[in-house]
Amino acid sequence: MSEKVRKFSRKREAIRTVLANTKSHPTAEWIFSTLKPEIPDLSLATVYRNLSEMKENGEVQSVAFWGGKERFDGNVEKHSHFVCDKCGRIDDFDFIMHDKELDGVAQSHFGGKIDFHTLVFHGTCCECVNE
Amino acid sequence: MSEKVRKFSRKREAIRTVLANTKSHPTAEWIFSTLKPEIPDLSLATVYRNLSEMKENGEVQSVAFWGGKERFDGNVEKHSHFVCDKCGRIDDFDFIMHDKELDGVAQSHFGGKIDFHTLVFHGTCCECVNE
DNA sequence: TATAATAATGATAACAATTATTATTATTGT
DNA sequence: ACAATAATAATAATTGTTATCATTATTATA
Repeated sequence: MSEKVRKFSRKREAIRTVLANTKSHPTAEWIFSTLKPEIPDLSLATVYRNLSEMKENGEVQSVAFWGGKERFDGNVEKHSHFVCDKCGRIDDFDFIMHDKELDGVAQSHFGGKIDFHTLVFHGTCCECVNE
Repeated sequence: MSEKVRKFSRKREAIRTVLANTKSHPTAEWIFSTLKPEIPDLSLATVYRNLSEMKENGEVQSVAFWGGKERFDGNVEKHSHFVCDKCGRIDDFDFIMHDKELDGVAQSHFGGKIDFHTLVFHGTCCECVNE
């Protein structure tokens, strides 16, 4: 299997530029509508396609998103989680920590109001690691 | 407008029971297929409907999920974020913190392998707070 | 216990975000 | 210029979720 050789594309460059010039953590749709006036023949699919390639390449990351499915928890206490990126399982991850403190610390650095936080560790679970 | 009076429902109870007896942070679909053999006339819509009510009631929470749209970041460095739950904006949130340490601490409590974490604060941003 | 008010439901249509398909166009090495 | 193939537009398909609506179940009260 030969490596896929990457070719230049003006549209990919434009997407890169938008990402480099915004701090708004945009959606694919937002990037699309930002570029559309300037590049009228741009397709939304191109934006999605490029973003997902760029993510694989490590040029882009996405913010606390791991695949669009909502996962529920009968335990209403705020607590941290661990996601196994191999098998997809999600476990509670409650080694005792500054979990309560954290919001206080954050609040002291911030003009708005902090309500809570989510903390999710990613990696390989015990079972997947032995394989 | 009078308060909506909640009535008993066997199916809602069943969903509660499943949630109480699992630590797997299930999806709506998983809850549905778990209950389906036992309650053959259960509908997937009922599961979704009840879960979202229970979430409003604070009986259930969902794990690090805030609405299904992927948000991209051209900055590939791992860093924390703040989400305004009023206006939806997402900002970087990088007051200096044990961000690097954190994975190390987590690793020391864990048999698997920690790769990284996501830390997302929720609340009301400066602008929305003044209204 | 019958009844009336209305909450809960199943089935399914609608929807929104994303991914796959395919014929065409653009880039690049020769 | 040409051949190989990467990138694309347009759009169909897929997936997860929510809305609709006619029917059924629960509950308060007569």
